[in-house]
Amino acid sequence: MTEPIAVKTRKGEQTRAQILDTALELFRERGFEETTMRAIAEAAGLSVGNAYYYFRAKEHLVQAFYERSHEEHLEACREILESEKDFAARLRGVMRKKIDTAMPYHRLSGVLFRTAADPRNTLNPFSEESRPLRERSTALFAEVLEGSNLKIGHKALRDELPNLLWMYQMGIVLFWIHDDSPGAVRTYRLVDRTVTLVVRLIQLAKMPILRPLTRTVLGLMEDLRKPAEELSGDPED
Amino acid sequence: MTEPIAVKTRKGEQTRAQILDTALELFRERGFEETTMRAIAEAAGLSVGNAYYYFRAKEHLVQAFYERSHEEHLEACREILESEKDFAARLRGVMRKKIDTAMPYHRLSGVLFRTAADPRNTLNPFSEESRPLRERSTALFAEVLEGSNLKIGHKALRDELPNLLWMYQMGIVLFWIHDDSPGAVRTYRLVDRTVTLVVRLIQLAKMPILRPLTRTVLGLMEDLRKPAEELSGDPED
DNA sequence: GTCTATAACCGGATAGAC
DNA sequence: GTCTATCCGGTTATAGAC
Repeated sequence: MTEPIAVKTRKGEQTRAQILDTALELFRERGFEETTMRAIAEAAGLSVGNAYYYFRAKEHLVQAFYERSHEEHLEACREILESEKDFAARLRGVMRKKIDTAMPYHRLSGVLFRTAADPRNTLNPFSEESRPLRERSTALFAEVLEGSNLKIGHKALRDELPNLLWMYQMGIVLFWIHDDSPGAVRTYRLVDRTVTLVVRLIQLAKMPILRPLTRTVLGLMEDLRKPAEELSGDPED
Repeated sequence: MTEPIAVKTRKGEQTRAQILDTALELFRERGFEETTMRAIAEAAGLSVGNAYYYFRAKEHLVQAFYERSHEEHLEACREILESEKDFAARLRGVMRKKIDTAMPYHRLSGVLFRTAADPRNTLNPFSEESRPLRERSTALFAEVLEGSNLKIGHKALRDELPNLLWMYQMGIVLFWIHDDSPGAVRTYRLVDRTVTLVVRLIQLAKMPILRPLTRTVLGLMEDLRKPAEELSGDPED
């Protein structure tokens, strides 16, 4: 937040940040739909056309917020990732921090997920355009794994696990968005319960009875990531 | 389609159907975003204001389509539900029919899911407004179970299973929406693979090692259905 | 070439007359 | 039930300013 990844401090970088700050403030106060681009522009002290020079569309403001939010999450996780070695504790800590940092934007976060299911929306989290952020988010889970005491023999599973954990996080966030309980206690409770389960599932994945399930899940993940053109013909597996 | 559930053939029922038919045709030809309400009204031979008299918003046309689509699905399932007794075969048949009947509306279906994650949108599939349709859809899965040879000792699981299967269907449809493979072969393949898994999972659910998982999943489903006010204080389980 | 502003467009939605 | 006229807000065209 204080230092963007690429510090292109051309003149306009400040203007850009100014617009984003103003927008987020208004979004948080009034909600996304209720905040007009005209209002954002006015509050930021510039014209609508100018706002559109920096953000191609209103929803791109949400995308930018999402990136910033990820940086905040990273920062909040640093301490636990440096000190804690137990996998379950690391995962639990990272997931709780996700909710902690996103909490001020509970309502706004719903907007993000609205686009998640639309395959033709370039802001959907599985799209090419979202790839950079998605990969950075996934890298966080790779770090949760790598710095932990957890050892996984199954190579395919080990490689896929960061992606699976990212999807797990998406599921939790989706639950949280629908969660109206005070302080989101239900979500925190869910995190605690499911982290234990995830750990147990990883350990169970190597058992013979669950091998077909493991195989299918891994194959499914591969399918999801593969562009349509690369569809292999094998109907088995 | 030929006979709606409640045949309120008041004067306007035909107009309503006329609008819906026209809209679906245009949606299929050009897509949802590309079809304007003005175009729908003109093609249906009436005014925009009149169209809004029957459908509160453009998205409600999609909701109406979804209801119709469910009726079609029911109809397509009748035969298999009457003849087949094996649970896996029933489930597989019902799932495949879902894709079969929805296929002409592949692009349009994406719009539906766009609202799925927005808790404040009354069209989201978990909302009160969607309850009637959701319950009818869930009832179909109850029928898949009841008419089958599958016996489940675990009462809580048995009661919850129709809801779980409905969510399973949602997952498959979400996959299908993103599936660009020719003829959606990938989705059909996924259905075949996962139906087997679902059956296996149901059988595994009673095993001691998986009991905590079963409990958590059932608890989660209960939580999801419960309104926020009814949140019980017990942090355990 | 980077930025900013104004005016207009377009389409979803509503008000209110008939 | 149906229409016309209008609103409203996201978005764009375009013309200039630095």
